[in-house]
Amino acid sequence: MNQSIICPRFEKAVSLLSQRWTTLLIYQLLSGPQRFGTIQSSIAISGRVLSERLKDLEQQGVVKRDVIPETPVRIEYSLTEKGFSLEPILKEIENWSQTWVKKEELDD
Amino acid sequence: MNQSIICPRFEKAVSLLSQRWTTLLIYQLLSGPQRFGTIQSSIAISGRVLSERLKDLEQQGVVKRDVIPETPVRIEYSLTEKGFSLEPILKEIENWSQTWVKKEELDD
DNA sequence: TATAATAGCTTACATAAAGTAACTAAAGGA
DNA sequence: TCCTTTAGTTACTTTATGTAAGCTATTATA
Repeated sequence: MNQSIICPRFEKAVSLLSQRWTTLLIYQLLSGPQRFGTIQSSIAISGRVLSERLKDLEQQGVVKRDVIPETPVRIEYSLTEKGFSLEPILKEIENWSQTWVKKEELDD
Repeated sequence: MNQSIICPRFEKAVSLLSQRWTTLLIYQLLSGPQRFGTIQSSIAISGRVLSERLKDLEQQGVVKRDVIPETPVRIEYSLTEKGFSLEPILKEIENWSQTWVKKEELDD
């Protein structure tokens, strides 16, 4: 059978971006550092999964976690260079959506 | 709380692309029309989900299903114009992966 | 004619991922 | 001391996906 092997780097990138919420989460952080609660209220993700994703993305070097010793303590999540470098992909998706997603499909 | 509403078209596009297997499936079809079995053996998707995805993508106008009355009958899946228009997004992902995905992360 | 083979699914059941809601820990303030 | 807020975590439920067997149609083979 036609076993044209798919590039493993590409596959890895796809598996990153096709985890539920990951793309929206990164999109959200493109507008600047944000706290756990802010992210949670801007996309419909549950706390359980947000916490999981942030840890995961931190480990992959896409997101950075900063503890700011204010009072009360503040935790800020932001994109690393690797994280910001995803912007062109998101822009392409945005672009595509403007042309191809019709009003009628927006009832989810 | 910071409720900067995310564009619904963008959200829709993201939800399409972050369904498991969808991006790889489209990538695979970029190289031309293919049969059920061929797709199944080129990506690691199960028959159950492949069938589900194809129906879904067909309904969203991304994929076209053609019955070719040969002997035995042959069923070919291909991208529509809407499907092909996703190519720039996939190219960006491919690009990104070449720069940012390191050898060490490839052990999945 | 009966049996088998192949493609393209579908079905029933098992496992993994995500959602929900209640709870905890730490720190400050009333 | 008790209450509030933020940033989670935990236990449990629901949904998505994987696995493997089965089904239907068509042609090939014995």
